[in-house]
Amino acid sequence: MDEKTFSHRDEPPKDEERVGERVTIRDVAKQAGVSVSTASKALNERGRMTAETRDRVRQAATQLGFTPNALARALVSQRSFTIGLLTSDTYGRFTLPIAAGLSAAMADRGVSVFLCAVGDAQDRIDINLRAMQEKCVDGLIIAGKRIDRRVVRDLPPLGMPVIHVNAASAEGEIGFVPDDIGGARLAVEHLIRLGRRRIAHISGPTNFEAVTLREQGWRLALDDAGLLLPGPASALPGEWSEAYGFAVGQRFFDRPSSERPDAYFCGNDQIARGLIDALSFGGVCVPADVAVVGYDNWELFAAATRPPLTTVDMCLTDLGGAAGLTLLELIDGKPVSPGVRRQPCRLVVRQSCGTGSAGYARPQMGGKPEEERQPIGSSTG
Amino acid sequence: MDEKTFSHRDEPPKDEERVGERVTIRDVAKQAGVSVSTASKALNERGRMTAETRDRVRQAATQLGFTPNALARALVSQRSFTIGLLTSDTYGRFTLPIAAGLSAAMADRGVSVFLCAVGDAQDRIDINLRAMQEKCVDGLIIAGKRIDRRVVRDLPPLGMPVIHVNAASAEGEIGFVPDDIGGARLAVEHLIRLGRRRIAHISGPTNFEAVTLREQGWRLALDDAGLLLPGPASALPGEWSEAYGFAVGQRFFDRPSSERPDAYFCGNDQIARGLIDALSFGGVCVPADVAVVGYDNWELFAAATRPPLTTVDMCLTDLGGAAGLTLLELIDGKPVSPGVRRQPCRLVVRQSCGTGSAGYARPQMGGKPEEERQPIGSSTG
DNA sequence: CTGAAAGCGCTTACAG
DNA sequence: CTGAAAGCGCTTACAG
Repeated sequence: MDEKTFSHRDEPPKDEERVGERVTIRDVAKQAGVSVSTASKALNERGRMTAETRDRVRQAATQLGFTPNALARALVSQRSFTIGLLTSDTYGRFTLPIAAGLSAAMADRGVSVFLCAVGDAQDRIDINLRAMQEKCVDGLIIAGKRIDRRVVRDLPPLGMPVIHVNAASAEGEIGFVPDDIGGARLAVEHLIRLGRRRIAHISGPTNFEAVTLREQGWRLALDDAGLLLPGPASALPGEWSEAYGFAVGQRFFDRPSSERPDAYFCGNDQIARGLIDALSFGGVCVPADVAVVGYDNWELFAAATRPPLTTVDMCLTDLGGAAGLTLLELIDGKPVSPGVRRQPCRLVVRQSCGTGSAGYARPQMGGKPEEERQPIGSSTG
Repeated sequence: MDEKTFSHRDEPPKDEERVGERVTIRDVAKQAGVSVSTASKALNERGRMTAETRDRVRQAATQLGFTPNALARALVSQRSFTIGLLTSDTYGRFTLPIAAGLSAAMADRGVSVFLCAVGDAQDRIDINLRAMQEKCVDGLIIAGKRIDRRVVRDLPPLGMPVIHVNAASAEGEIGFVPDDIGGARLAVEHLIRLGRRRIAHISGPTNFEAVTLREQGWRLALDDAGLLLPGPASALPGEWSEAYGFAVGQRFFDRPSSERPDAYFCGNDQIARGLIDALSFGGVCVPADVAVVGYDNWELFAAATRPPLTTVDMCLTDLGGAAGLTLLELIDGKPVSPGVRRQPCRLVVRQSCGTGSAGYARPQMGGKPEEERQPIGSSTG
């Protein structure tokens, strides 16, 4: 089990150096011939000392394979370098990108993150909240599935900074959510740039704030371009499903040709897919006849659509990272103003809008770069 | 920020009880009028003492809102009640169910789990492995995307128990993976029970062990029923994509009617979906003419398929929970034999196989063939 | 039954 | 520049 180097191991092991036991700073100090406090300072770049001494300690540490005990350090420094991620999304559509971004940003700074998948059960929430307190996390990220719902209804005073991500936050709290208005604008402006003029919008249920915001973005972009059609009828809120997109696509043919949209901005990728299926089935060519933009950049849908879907990516990974960084500032006592931050989305251009004349293509257009092209959904292996 | 109760707060706060500071066991002891060691024992149900004393301590603890400091406890008990989850799957298809199951099972036992999303970058792996050691986790779960790939190629001696989940493990290690052979049998036996006789198999690339195993299960089930067709041609390995399923579905019509399968067992849900689309598009009715079973129970696909897909669920949540429990045993020093455990899958019956004669129907099964006879696009959801 | 002491592995003033 | 001492918040033998 142990494959420690055999060099420098001539003397019989003293009690502090018992084989299999973890090597502590005492071992390092002894090996380097200094006191424990000096060893500590040397290892932590603190205080002044001879370069020679510092080096000797460092050498001893690597030689012995010293790993500092973060628990002990946390106990004295009152800082555990851990944070908690409490998420209600056990399915993972939103949480995993957020968690991955958070985890990566934190790992670089020596901070580890506890995952608490609580779903919606209040007792799970309580248990995990308590665990986080016992474990002395420095702060907490609370992540949800909807920007208009709180994950924890009555958050008790935790005595630590908290940031809400992709979820609702109350007055005085700090929240990070995707900028839905901006994301929608990205999509619609892209369509306009490509020469589309009759741009319809299909989306999910209106009781989602995201639906309202994306519709606003759509409207604003159209208005800016002087393309806003009269009447509210052109926005079609419905369901988040493929079936709904399909149904709308079928209704496309009920309208006289002159009234048919030449583009659709969809509230999510599933709707876009259903829509494209219906249009294609009806003999309409996407993107030649009708352009389609989705929302979410859910690879699985976006890449499987024929043609591959141009769609808005909410950059949830960045969102997680940004939230984590701000949490760190809070932990460091830096002043951070409350309120919700709407983080920018980005448009991923594939082929469902054609190229038009804008020359908007990116190198990776029509697909993600190789590295990201994983065997998604490849059921295990 | 602090909303401590105001009762029992008459005396001016002593230095150990400064407002805003966390209350420690010393505070509890003082409040209860006992020593710290007695307080500790009372709170931990250890040693013998008057019920009266124990109660007094407990009361003081709740009154003061005492939360034990797990860091301090870990330092002395050499047990942190934390484990690490290192996962290469940043997309989340497999990790999140596993993580959720693990997290839930551990939370019930006071164990918290660190999430380390490392992707495939070796430096991320190293950083996170080191962080887990510094944080003194009691054990590590390493989760992957494929049962035939190691997540960490050369795992250094960590000095802590490790369990591999949904990933390859080496001789002498412990692994938890879904039972692919069993899962396949579940699917095929279901089809047989429903009266299907010519059951084809479509799956992903043959360099996936999962593909090989599922094919084995398919073959075994057929053989048991005396339905094994001669020649290896009836297994069609290809890609994990919808496009591949669609392509196979199209080839269905190239064969003479007498040679056409009356059922397909698909290696994943995406293939199944593509297949169903192609069959429906060609006028074949699913399940009346051809039954289809998928694999993964990826809700998004399984529920969106027309008709909703009967599919194999790998029970990844259970897998995560089971792995965690075994890790706990390892941590407790209990003997656990090495090797890989293949955990059972379960069949989720929806409507893509019809009811047949086996009386296997559930209330929502058995849609009218007419309703199900829909063009390709209707396979939205 | 209860408490004083030592110690988990570190860091941090404070002396020398 | 270096080290002895105290202490972070707890638990665990060991005395009383």
